[in-house]
This record gives sequence, structure tokens and C-alpha cells, in this order.
Amino acid sequence: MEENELLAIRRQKLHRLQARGVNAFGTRFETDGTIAEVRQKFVEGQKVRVAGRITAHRNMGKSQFVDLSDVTGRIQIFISLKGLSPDDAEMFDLLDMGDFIGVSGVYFTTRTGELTVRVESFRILSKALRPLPDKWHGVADVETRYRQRYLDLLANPDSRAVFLQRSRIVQEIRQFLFERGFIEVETPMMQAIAGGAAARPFQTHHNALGMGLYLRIAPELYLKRLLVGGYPKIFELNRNFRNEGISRRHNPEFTMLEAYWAYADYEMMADLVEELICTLAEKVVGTLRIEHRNAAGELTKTINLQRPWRRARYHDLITAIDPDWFGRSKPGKLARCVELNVEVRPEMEEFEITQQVFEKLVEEKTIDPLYVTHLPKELVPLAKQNLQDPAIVDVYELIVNGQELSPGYSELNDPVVQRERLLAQAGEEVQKMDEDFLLALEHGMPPAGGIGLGIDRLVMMLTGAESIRDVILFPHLKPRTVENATNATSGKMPQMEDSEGAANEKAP
RNA sequence: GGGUUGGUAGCUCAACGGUAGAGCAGCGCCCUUUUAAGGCGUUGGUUCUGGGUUCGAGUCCCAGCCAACCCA
Repeated sequence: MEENELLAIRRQKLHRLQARGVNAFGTRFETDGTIAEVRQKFVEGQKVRVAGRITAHRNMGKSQFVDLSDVTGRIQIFISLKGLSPDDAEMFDLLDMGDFIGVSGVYFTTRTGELTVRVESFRILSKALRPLPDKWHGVADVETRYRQRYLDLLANPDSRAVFLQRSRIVQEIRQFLFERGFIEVETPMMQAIAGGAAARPFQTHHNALGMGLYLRIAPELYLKRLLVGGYPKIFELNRNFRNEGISRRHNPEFTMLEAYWAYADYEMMADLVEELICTLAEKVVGTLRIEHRNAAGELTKTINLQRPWRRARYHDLITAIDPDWFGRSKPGKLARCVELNVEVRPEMEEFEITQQVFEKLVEEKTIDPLYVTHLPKELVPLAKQNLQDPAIVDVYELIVNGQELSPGYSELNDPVVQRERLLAQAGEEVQKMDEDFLLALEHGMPPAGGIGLGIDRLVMMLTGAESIRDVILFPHLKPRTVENATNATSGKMPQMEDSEGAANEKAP
């Protein structure tokens, strides 16, 4: 295979290093901290050790200026070739942009006032055999940004910032819930029956048990078993999988928070979520007015999270669009949809038609937080029916940024009603009934409030990302290589033989 | 699944159907305080893949792959 000249040159340098007895992929190097920390500790003339990746090189002849970077920042190091041993000077020639090096030297300030480390000795810690993206333009190609996220993170500070924020958001969510007495639990991701939501699941297979399994579409039915088991405040923050289309707002695997609180109801849960999201905005973004900007830096929208958040009944939001809506026959509703420019199909149930109107004319247009309450029960089979009006359920649906962000329920804990509603939902597919869950309910589940919170969409809202792919480190894309594509289209999985002691298993 | 747009050097981008170029990176030389350092020189291409039209295709046509956006 012919190799690109740029790669060949770097490999040559690697061989020259190895010929000198240098380990180009070294190990431990003691530093005085991250680059940001080393910058903070600056004391003119004091010794310092720092490591990082070479991200810039300004060659002044005998004087060499090199930038070292890590995710915390950048620091300039100064190398006087005259001051190095001939051996080290030769070594310096074998360095490239992208290499990791560790240096020891002393702090000083250059004529232009920049904090710098004057290098006394250095060591190569890892050789980069491929060139890094353009230092000025970064990686612009979105496909490269998703497929080779490491390049995106190296080259694009904005992208780096988003994932740091995501990490902080997740951390603050846990903190918030721990402070209120919730405990974190983990329930099965592989389930014999994929319940807790209406979605197509991914299928997999357990060889030893000889049984099919689904990747979970929601943890809900297991978390409720834990309410039966007596934990009053629990949450799970992890991945769900749905075998459905991929879009700007959907990734096949996505992160969801679910939390349950015994003896609470949906309104208490709404208060909790409202407080949670405001806490996150203040701690992570620093404001309750979230500004979204386009690539050119122009303000595209502002989301105002100031409390209290608006709450409105589903029914009232629909009649605000069409006062006569609920008085119309089904053909009347269909006709009205044409006028309203909402796409519907005649075979839809009436509540589905209404839901279409809701999605197009309320949800998509709602930027500031809105709690929609008193939803029709057909939309939410796992929630408690309202005492006064059994056609509606005691739930909220939080809409922000034109998307559903969080549902919250007064959880249905009547096993008889629950069975009826699951049966109605399952229809012909009675095998979809989770009898173990119903058995648990029959032992008594306390009344409880429950929520879901889509973490990816939450991060989108808080960071101003327009696509879910911009807040997921490795979003799903089709394979690009010929071999992978062949496997994918033939439906064959690579390396999926039934072998005990497979290479990636650590235990015997 | 349908429509639209795109895929050119390591990166960012040009190129009327007529010799594939630039900046950065790389390589060589000069330069002892630079800041996207500078100066001089220079290498580098399966133009996504496969067909077709044409004297001639990065460019036009067809099919496919991948992606983005819109729609379902």
C-alpha cells in the first residue's frame, strides 16, 4: 500500500527516534498540573514541568517558540537551540505538530509580555503519525467532525466547550438529586419485554440462555418495581435505545433521566424539574436567558427560563387555535387541518389528529418553557386518570425550545386499571404485556410522581446546539468503509461468533 | 422512504466542457523574543465509486456510496 508523503515523513522521524534509542510512545511524566494550572502558578524564574500537544511552532532560527496545548489551555515554550545539547537539538528536529512532549524549564516573560517556559530539557511522550487539522480553520466538514470527533475536539474550541458543559450538566443533575435524598439505581438495559414507552426496540440475543432480548426503550417499569420495593426517591440516568429514524432531534441511543418520588404527584414533579433546570442554567450557563446563535454568531433565539414557568391545559391550548375544535366531527377536524396547514391522514384516531395540531401549532412554536397539563389519557397509558375527568390524565408535558423535553406523571398504581390500559395498548400483541410488572404492582406501589428528562435535548437547549449530533460525542452514522458497508447491508455482524473467552472478555 | 444540496492536496477552499490551482501544513535554506511570525525556494492529486456522452469530463448524463438540510 502506498503511503502519503506526509505520513511517510513522520514515520521516518519515528524510525530515527527509535534508532536513537528513544521511546517515542513514552510513559509517565510528572508535571506541575494541567496547562491552565501551570499558567496560574507562574513565578518568574521558578522551575516548572509541563506536558501537552504541540499545536503551533514559530521558528526564529536559533530561537524556537512552540505552543503546547491541552483541553485546559495553551502555553508557550521557548527553546534556544544554542542552549540545548547537540543531541537534544537533533531530537528537536524530529518533533512535529501534534506530538505530545513533556518539558522542564523555568518560567519567564517574553519581550511582548507572554508567559513562557524556557526549556532546559524535553522528552517526547507520543509521536503523532498523522498531521492534525488546519490550526486556523479547524475541521469544517461535519462528517469528519462526527466520525473523527477527536479531531473536532482538538480543532474546535466551541465543540470542546459543549462537551465540557454536558459533563457539568450531568454532574449537577446528580448533585441536585442527591441533595434532595434521591438515590441512583441501575436497571436492566436488556429486557425480555421492551416496555415503559411506545417505540420499536432493538433486538439482540442471549446465546447461553437461548433467548431473544430487547435493548430497553425506557427503564420505567423496573424503576416502579423499586417503588414497590420501598425506595421512596430513586433515579436512573442512562441510555435508552429506540429503533427508529435518525434526525436532527433523534439518535438511536439517547440519554434519559428518570426519577420517581413516592407520595408526590405530577405537580410536585413539575416544580422539581423547574428548579432543576433553572439550577443547571445558572450553574452551567450562568444565566436564565439562554441565547442561541447561528454559525455567523447572530442571535437566533432567546429562551427565557425565568420562573414561574407557564402552565396551561392541553384543551385550552387547542381551543386557543380553534375555539370550535372539540365540537367538530372527525371529518370536520380533518377539514380544519387542511386550513391550518397541518398534515394528517384520514385513518388517524381523533385524538391523534388533535395531537398533530398540538405538535405543529403549539409544540414547535413554543420556545420559553411551557407545562402542558391535563392531556388526554390515550396519549399516556402509564399515568393516573384525573379524578374529576377520567378522559384526561394527571401529567405534564414540558415543552421548551420547540421540543418535548420532559414528561411528568402522577404514576398509575392501580394494578387493575394498569392491566386494562396495557391490554388496550398492546392490542393483538398480548405477549407485550409485562406480567412481572403487573405482579409487582399487585403487591402495592405507593402513589408517586415520576419524570423523564431527555438529557440530549436538555443539553441542546442549554448550549444552543441545533442538532442532537452536536451534543452526542459519537452520533450514529452509516459506516464509510467498503468492508463495513458490506457487513451492514448484508445484515451480518462483524466478529459475532458464539465463543466463550472472546477477546474482549476479561473474566475467564 | 421522498426531495434539495454537497463530496477536489493532510486541513480550509478555487477552477467557462480545454494543461487541476491557492492559503495553511509539509520539505529545504535564512533569521536569538515570535504570536495565524517573516523571507526565498519546493514537494504533494484514484477530483467519493462505477458506467456513459464527447476529439476532450472535476465540470454534462445515469447508477451507487456517504453526509447535511427539508419532508414523511
